[in-house]
Amino acid sequence: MAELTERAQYLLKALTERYIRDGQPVGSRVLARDAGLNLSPATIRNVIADLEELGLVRSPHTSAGRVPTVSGYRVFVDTLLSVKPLEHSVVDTLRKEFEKGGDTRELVQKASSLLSDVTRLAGIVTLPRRKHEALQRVEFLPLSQKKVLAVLVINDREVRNSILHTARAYSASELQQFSNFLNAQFAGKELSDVRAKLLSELRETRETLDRMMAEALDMADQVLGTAEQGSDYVVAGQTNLMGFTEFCDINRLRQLFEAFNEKRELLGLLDQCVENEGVQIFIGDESGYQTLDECSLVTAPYSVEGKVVGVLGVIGPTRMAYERVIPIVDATARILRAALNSQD
Amino acid sequence: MAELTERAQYLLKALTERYIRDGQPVGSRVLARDAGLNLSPATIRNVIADLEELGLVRSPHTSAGRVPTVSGYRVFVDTLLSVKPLEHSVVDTLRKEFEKGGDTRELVQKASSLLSDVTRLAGIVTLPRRKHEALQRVEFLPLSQKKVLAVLVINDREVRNSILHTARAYSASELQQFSNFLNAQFAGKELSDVRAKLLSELRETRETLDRMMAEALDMADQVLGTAEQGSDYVVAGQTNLMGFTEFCDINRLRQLFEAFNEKRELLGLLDQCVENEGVQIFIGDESGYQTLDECSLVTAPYSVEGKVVGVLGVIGPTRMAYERVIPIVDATARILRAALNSQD
DNA sequence: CGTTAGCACTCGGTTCTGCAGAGTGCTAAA
DNA sequence: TTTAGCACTCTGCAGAACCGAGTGCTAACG
Repeated sequence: MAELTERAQYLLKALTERYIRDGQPVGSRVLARDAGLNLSPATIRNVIADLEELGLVRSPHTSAGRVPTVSGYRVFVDTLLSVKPLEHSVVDTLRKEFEKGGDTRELVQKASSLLSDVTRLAGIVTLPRRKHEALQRVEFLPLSQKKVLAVLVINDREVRNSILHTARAYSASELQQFSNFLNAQFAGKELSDVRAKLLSELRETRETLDRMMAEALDMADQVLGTAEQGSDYVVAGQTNLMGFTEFCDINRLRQLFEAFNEKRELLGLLDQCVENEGVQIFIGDESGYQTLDECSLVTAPYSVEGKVVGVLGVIGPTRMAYERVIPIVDATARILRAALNSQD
Repeated sequence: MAELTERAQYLLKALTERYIRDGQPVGSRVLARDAGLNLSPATIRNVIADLEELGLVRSPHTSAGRVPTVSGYRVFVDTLLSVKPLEHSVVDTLRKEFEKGGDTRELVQKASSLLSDVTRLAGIVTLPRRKHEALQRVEFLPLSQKKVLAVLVINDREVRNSILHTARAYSASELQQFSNFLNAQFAGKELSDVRAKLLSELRETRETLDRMMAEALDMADQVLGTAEQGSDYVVAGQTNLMGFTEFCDINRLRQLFEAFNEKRELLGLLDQCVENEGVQIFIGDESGYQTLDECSLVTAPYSVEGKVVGVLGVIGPTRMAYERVIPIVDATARILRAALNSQD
């Protein structure tokens, strides 16, 4: 691949930019006029023929212009792209929106819809998920007869609550004792460790017949059962995709939308991006998923307390304005990180 | 309208059913064969001409069959429809799903996706909202430096929590005192009343310079600010709508999907259904909203503790199998109500 | 040797035509 | 009141003709 002449590179770039701009196959004549090289269409044709041989462009049918292939886009993105600096106005809009604050879920939702608004594509943001979840404390509150509200505080900032249906009614002071006992035992420990320890304690305690402790442990076990949360993401602006001619086939569009709902496939893909730092791009079938055939995915991971906890990005047609989308995704990741970290 | 002959009614019914079945304009010949009346196509044409004069059917173009108009559907639904009894298997599926339980939001989500799965249309369910929200209790837990977790229990079953950023750090026992104080004052009162009372107390207390009480009230005020929740709904199975030929125009489809996201319009419409008890149907432009032009909406309210708190329903093309959808919506409303009420 | 002009060729898209099929409205007869 | 018959209208499809855009190749040019 490296043996592309400078001229060939330049023309590939011009062709791709042109195609991204107006979605029509690009012919030698427009390219001759457009590119500013003082060359005749015939000369251009020769160069383009080389590019075609290398598999970087192809023509949709015998006598149409050329269109970049996936490898063509790859080369374009990796070596030819001149990333646009972000307009200040955009950064400001993003910042301002995030300054209003909100809880984690709200922030993620906001990030997603901002991404989609600014890029006019579909935004996607995974909920933050940490490998290490330290239980900070548990609290039980009586709700009504045989119903107890359990509140779990995790990692200082996350709160999960669940309602337990108990075998008998408990008084407020009983529940207070439970909380105290459990907090003394488990506060600060890893959630997964807590679970394991719980089981062994439970067995042991049952033997000593300390009914109250056993009940407390039982309750804690129930809570943890509901607290383990799977990974998930938030999509916004799906409808933006409906404007693109490449999705005029309603069935393809339907498949795509169903993939958004399914979540499994996309989660797998997004998980791959956690590893990598910085903006990462999947073009067309590079993702390996049939459904994303004509799509590209531009992602960036975001972190809390120095550790990557999630990924955000944008999904659109392969023919998207990468030089604009890339810095936006990058900036949003940074701003979301800032917003999540300043939640103290 | 009432002066429709029995024959005319019968033919309108047959025509509508046929059209619902296969989406093609229905001609006099098929109708003659299909309806089982021993009449020639010519006779049928005469009757159909009357129906057209009354505005109950129309032909999309000069020499096509006929299609029901909105008024035609109305008459069909109101007076001609023979509602299918629900298959037991469907009811069982619904019941089983709901038996697994979950919190309010999960149940609503489940109802929505069940509706869409069973009807193969889009399901929509509003989150329950009560006019009267009684504060059962407040609890404050220290989270970290200057961060306090507030937990509000409302109406025995609903829990909302929010994180407060405070001016100084509070100890657990201080917060406990706050809770006790506030619970003693306000438990069992209406949320809106609490807010009003809070303000007057705040003023009064500042005068007596009881700093602690003032701080407690201040905190409560912050919590209530975030606790008022607007009405909202959950949609599922939007992609089901993409199969229908009436939505082949991608722009119309887009408008529809955007209306789902906007929420404002649809909420207005759904609110109207709260008043009415039992299944209610909006056909085509009866809703008054341009976006729902080719759509019908079948809804039923659901209640908790004897009071209507939300609406659920199904959105699809006007050409939907009403006789199947209506009992499904009805049953789902009953089952959701049962599930929500048994949450004790 | 790189570049260019010229030319034949290919293919998609549009427009026009003709034709078959479906359905109607009207009239006159049973 | 019902029916048969007939002329008429409109859609959808297939085929033909045509235009325009673009290519590949070859031969000439500097």
